[in-house]
Amino acid sequence: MGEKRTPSGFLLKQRAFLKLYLITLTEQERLYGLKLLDVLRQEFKPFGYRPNHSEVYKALHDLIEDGILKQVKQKKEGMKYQEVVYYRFAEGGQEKAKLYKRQLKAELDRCAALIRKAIEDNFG
Amino acid sequence: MGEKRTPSGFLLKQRAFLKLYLITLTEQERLYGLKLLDVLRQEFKPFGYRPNHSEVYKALHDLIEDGILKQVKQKKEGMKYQEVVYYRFAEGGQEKAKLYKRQLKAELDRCAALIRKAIEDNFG
DNA sequence: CAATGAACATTATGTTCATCC
DNA sequence: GGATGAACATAATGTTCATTG
Repeated sequence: MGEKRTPSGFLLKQRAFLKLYLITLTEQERLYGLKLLDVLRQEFKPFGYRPNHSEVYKALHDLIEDGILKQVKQKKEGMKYQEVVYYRFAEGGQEKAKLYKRQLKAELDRCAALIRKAIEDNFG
Repeated sequence: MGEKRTPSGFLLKQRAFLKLYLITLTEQERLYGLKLLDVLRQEFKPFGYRPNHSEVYKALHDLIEDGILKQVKQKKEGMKYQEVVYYRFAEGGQEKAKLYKRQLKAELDRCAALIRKAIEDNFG
């Protein structure tokens, strides 16, 4: 009967990666779930990475639980009836977002270094 | 009732990463499981990555199934009775290893680019 | 049918147990 | 106790289904 698991500290998880992007996108434009998915897929297409809709929704829900984002249900542009869920920063969310991004920056740097090392060690 | 899963193409998996290192280490020195684990932990310690013994064994077993490595059971240096499992290339394994490494090189480059992009997009 | 979300399924990986010198 | 491996358990994430407008 297992207890909590301690991560081995390999590369960062997809969820965290998406949360980072979703914060940054929220700083920039007002978008809703599936649109965010579209944008991300476009961005990552040249890199062979195609996130799925569930991961994006879970990342968004995570950010809400973290107190970083909040939902704003609104009629879709132009549409009369289609209501979609936009996101903006929660009260105090900006600060928490800044903190999260700082952590992720360190994490990305770490991963970059690990990968660089692997390239050197195995192909240098 | 789920079918096969298609990977989203995010970062490379720990297993593949370890297999790459185990091939390279096999090219260099003759080591057995737990020693390989030691070496890897030492290497990655500064990067906050600490693989566990099961992952290393599974990676080695994978490489055997791939026809890349084979086991050589031998008495441990100096020890009279302690028998350990060393690894060397299987027949034709060198070629397959070369192929695998080529794939992993591409994969590592892709991951490096993805991470670099994330740093630019979110902190640039 | 687009959008959201939950339920469900599987894979990746971490932890514990068994066995053998 | 070191070494190997399998069994077991959980976490991460992909796929399908339900609901709503």
